Amino acid sequence: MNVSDERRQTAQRKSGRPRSFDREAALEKAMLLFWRHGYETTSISDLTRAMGITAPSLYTAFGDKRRLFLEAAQLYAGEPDAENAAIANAPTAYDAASTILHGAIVTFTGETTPPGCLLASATASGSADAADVRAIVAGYRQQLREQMRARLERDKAAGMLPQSADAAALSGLVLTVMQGLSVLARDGASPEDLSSIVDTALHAWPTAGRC
Amino acid sequence: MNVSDERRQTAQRKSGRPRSFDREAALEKAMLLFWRHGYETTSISDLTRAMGITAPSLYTAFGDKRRLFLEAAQLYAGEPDAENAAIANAPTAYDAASTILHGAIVTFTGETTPPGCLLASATASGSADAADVRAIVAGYRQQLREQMRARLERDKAAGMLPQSADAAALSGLVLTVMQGLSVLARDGASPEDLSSIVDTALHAWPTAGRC
DNA sequence: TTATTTTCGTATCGAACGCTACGAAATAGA
DNA sequence: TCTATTTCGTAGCGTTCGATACGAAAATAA
Repeated sequence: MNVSDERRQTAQRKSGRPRSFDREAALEKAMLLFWRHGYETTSISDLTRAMGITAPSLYTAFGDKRRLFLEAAQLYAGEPDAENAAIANAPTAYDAASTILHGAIVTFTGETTPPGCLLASATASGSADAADVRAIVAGYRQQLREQMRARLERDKAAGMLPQSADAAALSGLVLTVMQGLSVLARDGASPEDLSSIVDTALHAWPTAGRC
Repeated sequence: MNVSDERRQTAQRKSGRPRSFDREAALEKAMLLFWRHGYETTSISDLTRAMGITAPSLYTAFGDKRRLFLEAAQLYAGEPDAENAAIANAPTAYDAASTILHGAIVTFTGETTPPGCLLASATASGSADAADVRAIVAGYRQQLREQMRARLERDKAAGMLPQSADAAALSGLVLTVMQGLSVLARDGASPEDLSSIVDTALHAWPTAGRC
């Protein structure tokens, strides 16, 4: 919906004074600020300062703070089809989980981006009137877990995993570890530390008859 | 230090108008509010309303918002010695990890308390001037991990774990899963769901020669 | 050119923020 | 009783919050 909103905004423009700033660049600045400081603890004046625009420009271009955050979250999460394809196209569910978790470490400890996960940090706390934002963010997580669960069921049906494998628990474990990694990353853990944790966690993966 | 502060406050009192509210009960109300809404997103007026006292009473009894939160966090975390003893006195490090994680599920999904972990939720986001509060909360986590790591080293030395076991990674996994459980609990996951995730995670535990 | 449309910067709006000055009220000690 | 001490409730401090009203500026369309 945000995408179509922007399309409409950039395609429908036929007259009027042109925008004097790069909308995408400003959105990325906003995303980085939300990533570092969270949703409610990032103020409009913080945003306008970082984005290099005034408050009225922000409201004209992005609606309000809530819609700006949702658009920033979408920019952070990327095209959902991309992640889904990565899970679906991996050789095994194990490879998908390993790729996702090690990729998360890279994202969470990147030197040019804030530590941790935007989706985990931005809405962990929040007042009552931000509950809908929290719910939308939780939906991103739910979507990842469901994709992983479906992939696990597929592997079970294909005999690549024992029938005793618990797809719901394993997909939950991947999500749990990923969110936990965000906390440790924000606490300052090194990528090497986090990588050894992920490798250990993946030992919980069932194998098709090793033991 | 908070404890000694309170001792001094309650023991040194020799004259003056007596306090008209229960300090411990008010602190517990504050803790529950920080637990649910986080540190910065809980306002003084939220606190005074829930605690049933006025702002000047709050400041007289607890100092300021930061010190009130730190005291609430200490009430939440409990006596650190208790957790340390639980880890040290468990039959094995595995039992300690299992007890901690399943106990965390009970805490994170209790029906009379907010979902998730106060320490995970309260400071996941935050502005720059709350960095010291975040650092103190991170210290709670670091302490748990270090206790777990020490216990794992002890078990390795006693031959209860293979020498190949990575104590740092395993202790990190316990902490990672625990923090991840908090996120899923806040998203509304059931204790049964979380329990199956923990049981799966514990499959990553090394054994003294099963394979 | 003239009219229309959109964004621009300036200057705020009312509300909520963390926090406190101040005098009345309630206790203990002299 | 009188004084010292502490907490009480009222009222409000200065600041920041998210969000806008308004007229000038800059583009297109007629």
